[in-house]
Amino acid sequence: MPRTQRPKKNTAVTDHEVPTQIKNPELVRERRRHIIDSTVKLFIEHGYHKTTTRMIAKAAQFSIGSLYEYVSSKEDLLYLVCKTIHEEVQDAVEDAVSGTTTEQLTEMIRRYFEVCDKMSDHILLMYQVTQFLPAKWKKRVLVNELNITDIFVQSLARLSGQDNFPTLDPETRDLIGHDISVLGQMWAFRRWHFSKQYTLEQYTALQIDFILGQIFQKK
Amino acid sequence: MPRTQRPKKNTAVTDHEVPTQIKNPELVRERRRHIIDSTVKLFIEHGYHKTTTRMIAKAAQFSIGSLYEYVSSKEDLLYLVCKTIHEEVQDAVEDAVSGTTTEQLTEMIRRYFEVCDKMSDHILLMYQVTQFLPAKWKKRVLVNELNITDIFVQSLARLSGQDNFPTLDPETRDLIGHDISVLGQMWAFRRWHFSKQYTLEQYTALQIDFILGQIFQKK
DNA sequence: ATAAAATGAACGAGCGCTCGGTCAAATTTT
DNA sequence: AAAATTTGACCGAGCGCTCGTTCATTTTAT
Repeated sequence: MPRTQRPKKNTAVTDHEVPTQIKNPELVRERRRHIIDSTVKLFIEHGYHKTTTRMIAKAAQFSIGSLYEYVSSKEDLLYLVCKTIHEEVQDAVEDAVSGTTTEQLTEMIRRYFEVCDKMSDHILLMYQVTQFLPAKWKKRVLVNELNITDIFVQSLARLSGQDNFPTLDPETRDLIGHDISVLGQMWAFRRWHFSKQYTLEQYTALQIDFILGQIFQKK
Repeated sequence: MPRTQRPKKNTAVTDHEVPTQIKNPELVRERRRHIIDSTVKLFIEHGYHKTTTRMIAKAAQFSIGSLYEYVSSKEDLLYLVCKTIHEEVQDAVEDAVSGTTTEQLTEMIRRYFEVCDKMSDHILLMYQVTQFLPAKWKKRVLVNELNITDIFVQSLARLSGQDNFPTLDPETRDLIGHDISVLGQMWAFRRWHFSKQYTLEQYTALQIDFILGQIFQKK
């Protein structure tokens, strides 16, 4: 990174889970975002192991030395990448949660499937890469995964028993939540095969049918 | 491998995709099976990258040199591992395919889910590891994955329109096949969470309900 | 005696990461 | 306001080490 004016100090909250040598927290946030962006691209293209720290530094226009001022290991970086991806998915789905009608459930699923489509590479990456995280962070990533599923589960809980929506016991809500989660990811994994037969919209419509079938057969 | 009697020559068919220095094909088959067994265990425990060829040699009781007589690279070995796992899953499911009644479809699903449970670690491994295969073999592994799905699709095709079984168009059969496939694997991926709430049997029963719902709502 | 198979020391490319040092900007002193 | 000092982001050669692979040699089988 070319030497730039040092930005004014600022009280921006920095990710304290991952240590850094740099004092200015604003700078850390900004540069890390940049580093993570570059890293995601490289990880998707080459995988975690074939991506060297030098490649990352180069792509982000840093010297390796500087890179290690912002991040204390390659594993740290991996964790930041995973976290960022999850946040992205979560945000995209979460702001589609609002209503308590069946239409809004299907809208949410539609949104989620769209995200799975747009972020196919990222979802694949997550599956491939979680294993390389140190135990402590692996756990956290798995919890994040559950949180996303939980958005659906919560939504089902809110709908359950309302209007003409069947009453679902917690276990069933949980299962359906996971089914939604995984059927979305399935599109990411097998898009290369599905897209021969369906568009994303058709796929989504069919799976929504099935999920609603699952719900309403319980009546 | 400790020096042992060399088995008599034999016309056993050897995997010619993966080259070897050893002349005796019988010996190759036998030793490779042994190497693969050891390797699978190590890959599951440590992952592909943290498992060194030396560890593999040691576990299989070979010298590092001998290992390379039977296998020409670590990647080769990985391919053999993937292939073996797929064969195992396929065999287990395939011999449950015979009938043309709904009961036999559910029996097949039950069998498949059982395999997914028993082979959870293997299924996880496959997902993590496919990426490291050279392109040529990656493709072959993906095709194998489709073949397993296809067992279900074929079975649905046979049932379609029979007795009180609804007529399903090819696209729907394909989709349901994939759903079965993936919902089984989901148990492998999220067993650590599900098993708090369900036994495998309960999980299976619920998902079979779901899948049959999917089928019969089409009537 | 000859071929086949087994051996393991040696190789060297490549990796993550460190650390002594540089220099522009900010701060303090005069 | 000019000079002196301090700060901290930035740099990159190089260290220490790992790991997949090779091959000259030895051992075993025919």
